Order: sequence, then C-alpha cells, then structure tokens
Amino acid sequence: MNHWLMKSEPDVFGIEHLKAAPNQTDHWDGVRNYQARNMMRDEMQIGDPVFFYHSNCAEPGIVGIMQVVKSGYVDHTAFDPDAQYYDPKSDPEKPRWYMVDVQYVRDLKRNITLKELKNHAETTLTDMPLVRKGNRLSIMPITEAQWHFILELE
DNA sequence: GCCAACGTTGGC
DNA sequence: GCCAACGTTGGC
Repeated sequence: MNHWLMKSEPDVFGIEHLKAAPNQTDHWDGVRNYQARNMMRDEMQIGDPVFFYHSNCAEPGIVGIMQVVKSGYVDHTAFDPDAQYYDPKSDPEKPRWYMVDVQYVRDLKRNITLKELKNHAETTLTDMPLVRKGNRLSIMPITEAQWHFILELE
C-alpha cells in the first residue's frame, strides 16, 4: 500500500465538494501532467490513503484524508470538446489521460499548512516534493514515515 | 535533438 | 496580480 498527496484548488474542487458528492466519492479528473498521470494509471491502488491538499488559496495546506476507491481508468473528460480540460490529442482509441476515484475519509482537525510543513523541509520531509521550491507536481507519493509524521502534527 | 517561446502552476 | 519555476511545443 502506498500513501499519496493530491492537490486541488478549493474554489474549483475542495474537500467540501468531495464531502458533498454522492457517496462522498468522485473522480479525480483533469490531471494533464504525465508524471501525475503515470501514478494514477500505474501505481495508485484501491485502499491507498491520500492527503487532500488545498492549493492556490489563502492558506495552502493539508485539510483532510481520502482513499482511493477505484484505480486508474481513462479520463473521458479529455474527449469532450466542451470540457474545461479537453485535450484533442487524447484519442479514445489511445487515451492519453487517466484518473482514479477517491472517497472522503475525514477532515483533519486543523489545516496543516504548507508554511508549517516547510519547517520540516530540511529534516523529516526533505524528500517531499511539496516543500521544495518551484514544485508543481499535483500528485505525489508520501512515505509511510512522512504520513505518520504529518498526522502527528495534527 | 536542441532550445527558445509559450502557457500553466501556485506561493506570496 | 505578480512572477519564478517548470513542462510542453514546435521550428530548425
């Protein structure tokens, strides 16, 4: 089992949206980055725990936990010309983009902010892309040690 | 295959 | 809203 962190802008799709979805489950569509795509397509497995991270907002940070409930499958929104993340280069015969389904598990007791996580960038979290400058990866693996360390901060 | 131009991400 | 960092595109 692997642990993960996934970023989303709360104004676009935040943890409140996931909580309000049917079955508190939704598909994580719109990822248009190959590294992130590969992780969803090849590595994320049902039952994997995932941190929900709010990006591009007043207080970026980890706000909750979800779990993978469906492993990688084709992101059909790439085929829809009216969809925001339409990609004409993704051919239904040879799909380029994939997604997973995630289900809400719980809110963290508080927002564990990026600022706070960065305090540990030179020690426990040194290998965590999130706390490194210029990182734009929207899905990243988290080691079990990092996962537990972060939860200890809660 | 190089690399400049361009678009996007995301913190601040 | 600014802008640094980064990924992608496309000309050559």
